[in-house]
Amino acid sequence: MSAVREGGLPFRLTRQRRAILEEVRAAGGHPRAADIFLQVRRREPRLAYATVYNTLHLLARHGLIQSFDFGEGASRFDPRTDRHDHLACRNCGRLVDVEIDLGQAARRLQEETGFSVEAYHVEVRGLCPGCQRAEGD
Amino acid sequence: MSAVREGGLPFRLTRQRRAILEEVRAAGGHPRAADIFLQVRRREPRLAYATVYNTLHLLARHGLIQSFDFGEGASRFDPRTDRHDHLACRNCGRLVDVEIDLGQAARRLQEETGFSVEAYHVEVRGLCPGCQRAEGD
DNA sequence: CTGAGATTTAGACCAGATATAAAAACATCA
DNA sequence: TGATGTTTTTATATCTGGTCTAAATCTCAG
Ligand SMILES: [Mn+2]
Ligand SMILES: [Mn+2]
Ligand SMILES: [Zn+2]
Ligand SMILES: [Zn+2]
Repeated sequence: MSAVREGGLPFRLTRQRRAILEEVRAAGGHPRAADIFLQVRRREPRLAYATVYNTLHLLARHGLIQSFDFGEGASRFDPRTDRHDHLACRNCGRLVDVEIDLGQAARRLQEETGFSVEAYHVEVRGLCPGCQRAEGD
Repeated sequence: MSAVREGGLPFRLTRQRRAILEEVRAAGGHPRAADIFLQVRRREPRLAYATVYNTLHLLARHGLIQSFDFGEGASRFDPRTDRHDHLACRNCGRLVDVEIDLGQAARRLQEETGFSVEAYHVEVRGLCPGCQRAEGD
């Protein structure tokens, strides 16, 4: 019988992994893998890029963080682990956490389509207050 | 004063562009740029890949088609031009058009956050009927 | 200690997407 | 109709996020 790991996780929370997880939490937003890499690298100069990718996906797969794709090329990682939605500024890219309850609609879809609905994510786009002011065209 | 182009478009609807647009419509789903390229190439053997990319984005920018990113790497193009949402099978990737009205929630968000909300898109994930049957693990 | 398995490193590799420059197609008008 | 400027296409190089691999390193139960 193997010893219980920290937090009962099915993988080792090594120095590198812990640093990556803490950086996602400390970043205070929705950082990209490259952001994490550059930041953690200052404490762990030998850290490899692949380790960041692998770890971020590992952490996401096990629910310690979430990963979102807003079609910008790079994924955005999120320290929040609960279901929630996002409001994105089309000008500056700022991401704000929001909450939209679609329980009703989800059940309706399930009946209408035969799909078993497991999750949903709403992406709302617009202009943040700052960018509204700056815009005139 | 320049002559009015077909449909009053601000660009020429050339043989290649027309073929690409028609293929998006004929594909009957949510094709990728590569799908369009391979298909149109059978009628236009000299068609370049870049022309497909440029044209798809051109058509999307001018509202003749839509473009969606489901985080699969390649974008999905859509002959529908009206706002709508998508139900995606996490197993086979099948995409079904659905409609979810978020007008109420959008107005609420606008007030709460100060953002001017311009658009939204709901991505619902689950298992399609076929894949439900095939799954047992 | 020691060896098997887990993890990290370093760098090659892949695909979608984008940029560029030259060639070709097209529109306009003398 | 032929000259000329503009738009579009082609062909190819380049960029970038992401993935893969193999060797080195680490960890821990025995
Ligand atoms: Mn978030
Ligand atoms: Mn659609
Ligand atoms: Zn903004
Ligand atoms: Zn399916």
